[in-house]
Amino acid sequence: MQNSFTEENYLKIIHSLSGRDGAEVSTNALAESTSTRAASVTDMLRKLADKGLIHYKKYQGVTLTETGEKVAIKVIRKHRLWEVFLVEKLGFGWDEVHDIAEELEHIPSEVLVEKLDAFLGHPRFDPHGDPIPDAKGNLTEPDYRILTDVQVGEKVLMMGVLDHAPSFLQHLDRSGITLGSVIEVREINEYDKSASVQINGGQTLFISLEVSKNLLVQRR
Amino acid sequence: MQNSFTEENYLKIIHSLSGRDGAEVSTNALAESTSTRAASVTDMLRKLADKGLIHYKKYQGVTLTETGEKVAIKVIRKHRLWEVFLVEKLGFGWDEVHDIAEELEHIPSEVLVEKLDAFLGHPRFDPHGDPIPDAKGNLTEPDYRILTDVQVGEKVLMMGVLDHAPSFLQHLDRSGITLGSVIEVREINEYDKSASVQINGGQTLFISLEVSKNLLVQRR
DNA sequence: ATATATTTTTAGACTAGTCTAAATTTTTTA
DNA sequence: TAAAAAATTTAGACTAGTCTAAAAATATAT
Ligand SMILES: [Mn+2]
Ligand SMILES: [Mn+2]
Ligand SMILES: [Mn+2]
Ligand SMILES: [Mn+2]
Repeated sequence: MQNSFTEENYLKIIHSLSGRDGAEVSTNALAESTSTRAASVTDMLRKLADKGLIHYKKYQGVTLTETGEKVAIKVIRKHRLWEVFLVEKLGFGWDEVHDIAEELEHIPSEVLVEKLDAFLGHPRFDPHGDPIPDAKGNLTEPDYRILTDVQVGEKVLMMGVLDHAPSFLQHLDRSGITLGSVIEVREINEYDKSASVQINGGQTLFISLEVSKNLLVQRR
Repeated sequence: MQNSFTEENYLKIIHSLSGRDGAEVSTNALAESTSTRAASVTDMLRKLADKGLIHYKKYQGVTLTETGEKVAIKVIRKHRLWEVFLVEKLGFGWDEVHDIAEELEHIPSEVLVEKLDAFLGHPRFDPHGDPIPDAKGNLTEPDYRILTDVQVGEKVLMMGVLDHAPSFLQHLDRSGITLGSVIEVREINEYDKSASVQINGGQTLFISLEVSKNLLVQRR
């Protein structure tokens, strides 16, 4: 039996809200993320449970079954590969690709995914720094730090973002921060935790806590 | 208002069944092409008429309105561009791309289509020799001849196919006939209209009337 | 021109996915 | 630990797209 667009979206969202510890996801959280009402979520949860894709006990929240996890990871693989295609081959900005990939991720055909993967040169990360699951369904999340955890004086590499909103990505573009940028934390203001950082040894700029909280970095 | 996958498929099929003279299309013909029942077609026709996409009078068949035609041509443009992508960039065979393109053609985003078109180098024809409508919606069908109309002794260029079925395309592959092949008609058998043809000045082979009827050719 | 056959539409029903309003369960708070 | 608040589920309804069976319209053949 094939899964519908809607079912795939639910599975992907459950995967993401569940986090790496596979925590229970609440009905309301899903309603929020799917932009539907809680009642609709409950209906869908019953359906996904019947199909063996989630563990669901009324009032207790849900987690993915092994099968559900597999499906979710396949969709994530497709989403991220298409994003790479859109940015690397078609010249889209990293702030423009999410919604399109949200549709492309549901195109069936295993062959298509594997040919696309090969065409792109088997990329390991998508344009936002998120890891791309391999063909077998292995997804290893690198454990990056958040910029707020970096000490004054440290130099780190910008590796990814937590917020994928176009407005945030465009803000980074305007600040000259991209994947791979070297960020040196020069000063942290006690009052509002805003930081003064130097990018690639060049320009120094101030970034708010809001921005710091959404930047994933790594020791160089 | 956005059109659904289903609506887009109907419009595309009406366009194709309507032919270049824009003839009326019957309910039964649509039921056949959409693999649904006539009753379902009637329901959809009422909906498309309400949206101003088709001219529909009960029992009289349908034709596309100007708006409907525009939508249909956009879908066809996307379908054919994606087919070029699948064959030229991903290495699919021309017999493998139809079903995938049938899904990809419904991905929205004007920008995507135009960037894809540019990436592919603004191709004029798809892998089956069908013309690709331009960005403005102009679709000019070249007037090819069918191989059955070619006289003995004539040399023609293979330009396209009428049947897009994988089995037919694979048959052509096995016969060594591809777009651009030079076909010289050597002999036509009176009894069954099968033909003896020479491909690219090399091998001579026999092709049935069934095959000849589905080959589009052009004077060299 | 009338009877028969074919095509098309209508009537009523079903599934997927969604909604609102009401009922129920769980959690929090006093 | 009982009352209040919050979260979740149930009940009943709606739309898109489909179906079968029956009715109506059109076309074909005596
Ligand atoms: Mn999606
Ligand atoms: Mn991404
Ligand atoms: Mn389609
Ligand atoms: Mn084609």
